[in-house]
Amino acid sequence: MDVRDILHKAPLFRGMDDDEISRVLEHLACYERSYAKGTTILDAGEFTDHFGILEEGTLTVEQNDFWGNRNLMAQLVPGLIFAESFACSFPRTTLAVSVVAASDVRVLWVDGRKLSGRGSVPEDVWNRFITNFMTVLSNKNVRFNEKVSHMGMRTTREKLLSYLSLESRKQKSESFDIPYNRQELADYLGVERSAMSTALGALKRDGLIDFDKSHFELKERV
Amino acid sequence: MDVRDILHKAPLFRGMDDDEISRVLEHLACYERSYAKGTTILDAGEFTDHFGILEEGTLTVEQNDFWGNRNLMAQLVPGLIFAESFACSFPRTTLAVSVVAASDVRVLWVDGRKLSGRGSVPEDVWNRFITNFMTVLSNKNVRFNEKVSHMGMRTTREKLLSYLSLESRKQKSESFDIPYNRQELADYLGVERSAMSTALGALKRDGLIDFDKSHFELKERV
DNA sequence: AGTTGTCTGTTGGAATTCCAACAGAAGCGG
DNA sequence: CCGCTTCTGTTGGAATTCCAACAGACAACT
Repeated sequence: MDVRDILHKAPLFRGMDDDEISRVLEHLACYERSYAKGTTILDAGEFTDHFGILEEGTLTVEQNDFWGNRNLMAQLVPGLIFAESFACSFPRTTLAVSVVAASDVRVLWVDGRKLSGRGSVPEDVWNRFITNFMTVLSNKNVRFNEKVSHMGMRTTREKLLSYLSLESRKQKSESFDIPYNRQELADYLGVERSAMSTALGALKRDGLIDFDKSHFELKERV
Repeated sequence: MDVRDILHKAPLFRGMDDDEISRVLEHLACYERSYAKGTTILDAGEFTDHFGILEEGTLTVEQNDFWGNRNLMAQLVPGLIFAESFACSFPRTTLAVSVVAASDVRVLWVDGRKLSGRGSVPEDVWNRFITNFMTVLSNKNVRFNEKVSHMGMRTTREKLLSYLSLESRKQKSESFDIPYNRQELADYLGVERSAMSTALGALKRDGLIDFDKSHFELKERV
């Protein structure tokens, strides 16, 4: 897919045409870089002034502790941005997460310090862009709220129900696909994969849900 | 304390003088309201177009599930803002958290939709304000990262070590006070208070930490 | 068809957490 | 000083989770 199309559909450039996007990108001093699958693009503990826009491929944002446990924070598809919170925080904080290429990827890097002034970008265009940027940050916060909400549940069963019912509400259907495989879902919820598998089986046996692979259905209580 | 002093020191108005702050507030169409201790100021599930600036008192941001488990998201002191992520998200999301007055409080409410244009506010002043706003959003994201990081640890013991070592690093000292009592810390980490108490005792017995009330010390391994 | 790797579900014992209840300490107001 | 409340640590049994290991299903590749 063309870069233009990607950016045009990206939340960061919502409501902006190609010309306006170019004006903004020009001001932000961007450069592109490609990475091979498996590369750690940003590593926890580093500082970064730049944030990235994913143009092609898939990225995962994750925390890995000393013992190899992974905490999956997000999965990114083209058009989404990453590391912007760390690039814009004050006082500057080191990255708490690592960003890993889940496939071959191409990233557009943006200097976060350029966000504080519009340079020669027309004011209405810049306003639009900055508003979008704030929306992106806000949405990310909302998603964190959700994750924390699930993780805060006491048992694996409750965590699953919390996640599945929200996902159902979001997709406006009791029948839906989730974007994770089992291991990823377990990492996202902060539980053991095998224990989660057991809990899923129990939920199915109890008639609360049904599922096959990544497709789930919430069942009416009768 | 005077409102001016509060706002002047608030992260949202960093680097701005009283006159500039007034110009911005005027544009944002704000109004003040007071609430008695214990009041639920915003309730999970509602929509909100406005976000709040805490002028006086203390607020807690929390999630409460059906069974009465509390998930403590944040504690606010004067000058900090809340609900801004929900007011700025798109598509608009219902509040995932409740905001509760931990003491008698006074809140300045701001219309989030006014953030998308500067009106008659001078451009440099507005730039400053918007940049500050983005910084606040970013910092909040970073804090979420931290919380998720702790909650993602497998055992209560690891959650405590994760939290305490970060707190120590932040305060740049192995001897420091934490802003929570036991119940609050347990809610923040998403564990049982009594189990946490036991884990704290074990950590002390093992010589890894020492503590008294809310004062903690991390001990050198010898 | 065979091989390999990935994904998912199952199992059993060890380890941990939850839960409810209780007790001591500290602070506060009368 | 007493009564009351809040905070913290302790305890024990029930419930849950972790962990490691294994087996079946499936897809991709040779």
